[in-house]
Amino acid sequence: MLEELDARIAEVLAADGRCSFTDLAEKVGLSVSAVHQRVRRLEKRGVIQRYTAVLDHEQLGRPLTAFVSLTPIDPAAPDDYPQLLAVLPEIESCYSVAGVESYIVKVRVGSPTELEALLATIRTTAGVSTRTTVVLSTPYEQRAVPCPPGTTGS
Amino acid sequence: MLEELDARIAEVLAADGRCSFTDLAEKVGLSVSAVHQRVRRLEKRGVIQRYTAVLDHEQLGRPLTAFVSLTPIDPAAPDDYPQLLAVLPEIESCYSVAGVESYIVKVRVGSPTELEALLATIRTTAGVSTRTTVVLSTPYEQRAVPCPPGTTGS
DNA sequence: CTTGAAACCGTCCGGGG
DNA sequence: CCCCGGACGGTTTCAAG
Repeated sequence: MLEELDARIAEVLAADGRCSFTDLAEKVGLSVSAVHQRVRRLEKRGVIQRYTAVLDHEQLGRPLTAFVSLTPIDPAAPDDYPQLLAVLPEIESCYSVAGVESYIVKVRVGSPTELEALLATIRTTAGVSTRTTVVLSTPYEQRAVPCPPGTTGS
Repeated sequence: MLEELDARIAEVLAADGRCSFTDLAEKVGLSVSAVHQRVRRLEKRGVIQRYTAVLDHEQLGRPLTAFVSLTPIDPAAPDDYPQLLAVLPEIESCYSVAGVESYIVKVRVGSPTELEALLATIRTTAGVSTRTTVVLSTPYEQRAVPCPPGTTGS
């Protein structure tokens, strides 16, 4: 069970990953040392997994985003698809899902041509059929989800 | 056109959002002040949009992730769906997509019951029908995408 | 891009509730 | 157990060349 205070700390760091301990301390109403300990503990427990910069991929040579749903062709094949696909840098996220398809991966590429090539690579390396949904625009993404009060898990 | 050096900086900060300027400087082979200027410029240009802590949502009271595809019921309705849905904190990302459906939103909730309630809210507030794909596990997510050499956009 | 200097911050103590 | 305050060394930040 996480304390309300830890949830607050996680929330602040989700909103500003580079927030100093000094700022963080006064935002949550603790001393610098106290938040320092708590943040380290949250990192150790894996509640805070890592820190990252959110980038504008359009300006970084990958303006085209798509969701690709994967269906294994051989029903008896081993399901190490995530590992097989992890070598492809264009694949940003990989989800195992319930539904018609088995996996959904999110990809970022530079052009339709690159997408075509990537899909071919995915099909051959993983032995799957694909269904692709192209993203036209991203109104918002990776918003910091406020922690539900009193609902924090174990 | 971004320089190779800026792309490297963005890449390092995507991998470690709290990386100090000192570390960053030696990783990209510049002085501390030089990287400092470049980072500030990247932030100003929006290449670096924000910094965030990646959290374990399972430990934070939202163990259930799902993708919800939205189809407007009234074809003549205004498409301010993203704004309508932005008030719901469970919605983490919102994508306008090409395909059978118009939008895909990614949601995080605490339980199937909460998901059911959220779907009802989405349908009524936005006037859409929904199709939901439940995430069973997340092998990886939000990986730092290496910048393609020499392909960096304008 | 570099230097340099001042303000700020991360980190590690000891001590107290 | 958790919290505070102090102190040191490293870091951020800015102006000027």
